[in-house]
Amino acid sequence: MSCETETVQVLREAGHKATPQRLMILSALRHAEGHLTAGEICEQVRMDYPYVDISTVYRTLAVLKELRLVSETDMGTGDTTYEWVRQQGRHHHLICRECGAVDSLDHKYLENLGAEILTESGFKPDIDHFAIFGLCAACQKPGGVDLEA
Amino acid sequence: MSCETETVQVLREAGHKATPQRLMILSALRHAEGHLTAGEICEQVRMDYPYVDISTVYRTLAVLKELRLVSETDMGTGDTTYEWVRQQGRHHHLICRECGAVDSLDHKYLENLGAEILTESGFKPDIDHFAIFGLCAACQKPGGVDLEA
DNA sequence: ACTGTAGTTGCAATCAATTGCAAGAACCAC
DNA sequence: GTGGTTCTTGCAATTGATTGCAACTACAGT
Repeated sequence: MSCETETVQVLREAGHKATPQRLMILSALRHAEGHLTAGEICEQVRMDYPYVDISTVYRTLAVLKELRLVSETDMGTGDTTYEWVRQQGRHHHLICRECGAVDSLDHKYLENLGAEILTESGFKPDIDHFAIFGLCAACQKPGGVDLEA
Repeated sequence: MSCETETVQVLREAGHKATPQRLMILSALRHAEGHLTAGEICEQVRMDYPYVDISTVYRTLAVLKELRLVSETDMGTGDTTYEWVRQQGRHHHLICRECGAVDSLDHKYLENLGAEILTESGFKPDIDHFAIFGLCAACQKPGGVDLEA
């Protein structure tokens, strides 16, 4: 629980409190590779502190999301997953709606888009973590149905 | 119920059936301006046929979404909304995470992105209807719209 | 250290969405 | 039309996520 001091600052500055539950949730997110569901985070935290309630996990995730410290992604599998937002290695996901395969997309493709929207309309988009659905290369081939309009 | 013949074709070709429930759900979506929630659609349909179940609405929406006839959007207000996808006038939404304002974004900004992704990775994205969160012009200004702490 | 206040927690209740299943309806081939 | 297959429906039960509330705790000010 030593690498969280910076995050604790961010929380306090936004008028939130650094509770043990939150630190445990933070730790779970930070040390996880990739995405976690709320349930998985809850399980993880309960190894140390069995009394956390799932609602606390959800509420904490909402706070962290608002502070842009975690991203929330619907992977199209029915669960919503959460991921710690790292400053480098920002990426997005390409999710095949046919076979479910998940690929990564470098942030650079979306950087432009963000700038364009800002110039055009004054709206400043949060382009942290997109989930883009579509058809992967394999599923576009014969056998795959092409419904494109 | 006369303007649905084309849609009925699409359903049949994909191995689905054109049931009265589905046609009513289709009609509700088509004649609605803008977005509807599953609950709203259900209400609408029940005016004509009080026995539809909400699960039927959800399942129909899933089918229509798969066929790319409707788009599903989480507007950030807690409800998922559905909208009929028209061939012209494709648009996306810019949703302010501060004040909740919703603005439209022309499709042209995303056309490029779709092409780029396809070239780069072979993945063919569905860029039908994006919901992009961020800060609107007003909320970027210090002390802009202040709905919340 | 003590105190007051504002934010937070856990519980229970609730809402939204999904799923299994048996009965029923749409569609194709004849 | 009729028959049979396959998809769909409505119900009930379940899961995932959210909310109201009273008790509690972190933290800034003293």
